[in-house]
Amino acid sequence: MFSPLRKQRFSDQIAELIQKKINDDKLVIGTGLPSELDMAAEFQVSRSVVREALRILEISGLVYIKKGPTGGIFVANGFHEPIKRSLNNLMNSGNVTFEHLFEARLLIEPYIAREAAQNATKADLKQLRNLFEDADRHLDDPKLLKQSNLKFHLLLARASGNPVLSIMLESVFELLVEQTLDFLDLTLERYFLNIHKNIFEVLLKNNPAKVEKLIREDILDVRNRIKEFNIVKN
Amino acid sequence: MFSPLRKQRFSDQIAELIQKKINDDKLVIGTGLPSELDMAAEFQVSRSVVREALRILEISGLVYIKKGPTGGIFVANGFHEPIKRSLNNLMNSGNVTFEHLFEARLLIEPYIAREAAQNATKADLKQLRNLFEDADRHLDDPKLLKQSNLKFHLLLARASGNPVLSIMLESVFELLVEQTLDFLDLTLERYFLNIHKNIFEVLLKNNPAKVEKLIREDILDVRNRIKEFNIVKN
DNA sequence: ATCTATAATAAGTCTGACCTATTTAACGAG
DNA sequence: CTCGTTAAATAGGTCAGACTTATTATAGAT
Repeated sequence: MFSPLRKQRFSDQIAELIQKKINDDKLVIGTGLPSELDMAAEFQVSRSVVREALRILEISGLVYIKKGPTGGIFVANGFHEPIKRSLNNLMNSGNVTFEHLFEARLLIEPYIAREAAQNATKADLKQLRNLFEDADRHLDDPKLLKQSNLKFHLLLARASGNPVLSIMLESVFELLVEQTLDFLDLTLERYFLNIHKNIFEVLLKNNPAKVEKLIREDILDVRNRIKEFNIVKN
Repeated sequence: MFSPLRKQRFSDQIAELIQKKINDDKLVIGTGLPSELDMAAEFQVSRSVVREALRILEISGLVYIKKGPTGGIFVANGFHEPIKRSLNNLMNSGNVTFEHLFEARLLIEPYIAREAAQNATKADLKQLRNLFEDADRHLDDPKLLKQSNLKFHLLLARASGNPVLSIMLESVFELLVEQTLDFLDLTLERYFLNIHKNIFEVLLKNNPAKVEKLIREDILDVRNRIKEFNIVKN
């Protein structure tokens, strides 16, 4: 019920201050922040404190760090990285299986696809169209096709209009991809591309229910293939 | 497609090593790890490097730190904390609203409740029973009743058998609670307690579909009350 | 004009000192 | 003998300053 209220370290407080600065000033991704030394001077703390704060912000996906001149601390937007890492930790600790991830995907993605079919903005549609045009230009490159097939799912998620569900799906999805051995098959990727194109057509025809159904079938299809070929890592 | 492959800091590597140690040795929560100084000596790096690694592990919910003698570094299990924090960051950055969180909850929790009705183990049922017995002993304490009403949802989630969905729901749920002003009303909490008891009865009668329906109604009920009284923070 | 040292920058690491919170144990008062 | 006070010990928290390393820009050489 009550919050912890323990005396915080300087590093925690400074991480919070930097984060607040990013939020309040609505700093855009890539914006440079003062260097470690400057921050230490501004906050009147030692450099080590600032560095510990930066480790916190970095692992939270809020900043990224570059060395050298033109280097420094920059605003990032890795909001979904911590979620992925946390799920990954759960897998490593043996509490989560492949099936758990697929079950989550099967719950969230069809719903999200339906929402996308209803809420997609012109910009979302354009991104999807560009994706397919790009893919058509590389029909012989299994790697690029695979990349585009993966991206289709992410773009669809973002088109849903709910960043919470979109981020959760992204985390689960990327983890599933990482946990699957990276095998390439041109025929297979073309097959998926066509399925995705078809889903896109149905989406354009304002048929959310059918989009939901098709996405569910697509996911089940992938799951069965993975099971069949046993291409799960470990 | 390809992973970053950049040369990692010592702190990153050491955070990974400690994490691997925790996983491989299946260290139980609360297990003590060597002190900062000992780790620095073992890894043959400076204390600052170890400390930065600890900030990473701490914010990831994998360890917690205590000062003084009997203090030190201990294994934690805050797998869902980073998710909550990440969603919280998204809210602070203005990209996520209260409605987004409720939408996620409305998608996940009814499904999870249905699964719980099908998969709950004896231990799960016992915990729920204990919860209600506890609540019955404090029917005049709105605070304790509220606490127990919140816990009901978390126990149900854990009974579903899918830690991925359970953790996601926990994060969303706790964030919703934190974002709602903490107002107490004895009559209201008793009302919810009875609803939860009823859901539990239906669950015991092996009626997953009805459990799903009742939970959905419960969530919608809460959402309407919150909207009505406008008790969202800010 | 292109390639190659070189200097400059900012993060990464190290050392050793000191500060502070917390717990245990010793001690003295009642 | 018990209780509360105090002191020592422990382990994390903070600091200052020096040095290392990766990266980029620039000046100089071919």
